[in-house]
Amino acid sequence: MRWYGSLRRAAHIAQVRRRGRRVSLPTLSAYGLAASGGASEIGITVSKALGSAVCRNLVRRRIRGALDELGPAQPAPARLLLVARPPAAQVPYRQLAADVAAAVAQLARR
RNA sequence: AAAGGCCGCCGGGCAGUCGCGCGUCCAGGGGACGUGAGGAAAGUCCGGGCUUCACCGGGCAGCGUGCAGGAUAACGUCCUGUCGGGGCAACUCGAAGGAAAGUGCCACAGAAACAAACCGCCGGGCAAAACCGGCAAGGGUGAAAUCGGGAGGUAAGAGCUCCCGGAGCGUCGCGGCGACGCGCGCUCGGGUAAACCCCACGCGAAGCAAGAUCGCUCGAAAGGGAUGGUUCGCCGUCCCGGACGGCCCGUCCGAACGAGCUACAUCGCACCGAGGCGCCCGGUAACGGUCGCCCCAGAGAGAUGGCUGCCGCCGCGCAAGCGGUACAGAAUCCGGCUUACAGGCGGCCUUUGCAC
RNA sequence: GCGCCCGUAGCGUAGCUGGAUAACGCGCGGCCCUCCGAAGGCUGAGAUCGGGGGUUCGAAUCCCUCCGGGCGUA
Repeated sequence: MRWYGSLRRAAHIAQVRRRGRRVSLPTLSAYGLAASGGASEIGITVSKALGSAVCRNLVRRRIRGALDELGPAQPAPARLLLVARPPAAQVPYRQLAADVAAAVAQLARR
């Protein structure tokens, strides 16, 4: 079982993007907002600027894989939005995973 | 053996670890089992299934197709042929109906671009010319100049005649279902229809965000005019109005629903189909048929995966090793077309060389 | 999904319908003018007409097919 759910509602995404704290790294931007309770919800955005559908799928799955590696030992539940930036398509997996971990950690520190 | 042609197929494998969607079963926050991208899922260039609207029929417009026969649910697709181009050949390519129905256009050059004669040639005239008549062989222009080459013929010439070749036409003959081929006869009349057009054939429109179901809200509930008859109940004719989602004719109607929300709901939609695989039969083939087996992705913005190791394949290198492993990601479903694609496999055929 | 549009000098456009000169403005280079610059005048360069194939004597234009970009709609 994953430690997070999927951030689906357009209204929630807009709220996180507008009011959430923001962290910028070379391969991705991240927005975070504390949630009242329950499990965390995370959304991943990969725009057309990253490349073809195959390429975008790979980036999205790698980000999800990196999140799985973080494990369930996460602090308070939150709503996160991870937006991949163009360099994410060129970089090896280890570097992308490091950025994902850093982004989540910085948002959690608050 | 080399070079080439055609057809079909694959397009990574194994293990570890962390995970996901759907289905079934067990089952109190989980677990077990099964299953889970492509040959192009792509581009959206065509054709259908399905759905709603229209539907009683005809015509026009519009769009598309364009050798013949066949295959198919259908097609602009496929197969087999015909004709024409390419190749020594296997084979391959072709929007391949009509220009003696009509209209338009053919720049510049050139006398002339479809109706004719500039330089010429010949005859008359004549000292020579002007001029009159005949001719279209030669020159020149051009992308293209009245079928090409040769001979006869003639004042000079001309399909005027003959031979070879080419093209078109025919109530013609033979072969073929047919396109067409061979023969005979006649004619020889520029090009362009991916210019308008003519001919033949096909097409109702929109699309799964189609549409259907449950619940709720709102709106509208239908006739009007003229005229004739009347037993004052009403009936007939004409006009206005409405429907026939391009227009017209013709037809029908004057009564019943229409719009929106819920809505990221449920169904459509994901087990049953123009379904897949295999054997056999018919057919040159596309394809069709009998029988057997199989059930085979699917949604709340979206699962089918991430990482590591080993192996395989390719390139570089003596080696250790290093680098690479294509094109590309389902969204209503099928049949095609087109485009992209590292590398590899199988079968048949052609030409040339060598050996026997 | 459906229905459309555009691609021409560095930039913005015309020419396309109906075939034969690729034109205009801004910008750029040089010269003149000025003490210098702006403005102005003269002059010059700069184009695979998005790529490929076809029709035609001839294609930016017509046809087919790819590529890139944009718009509308529910």
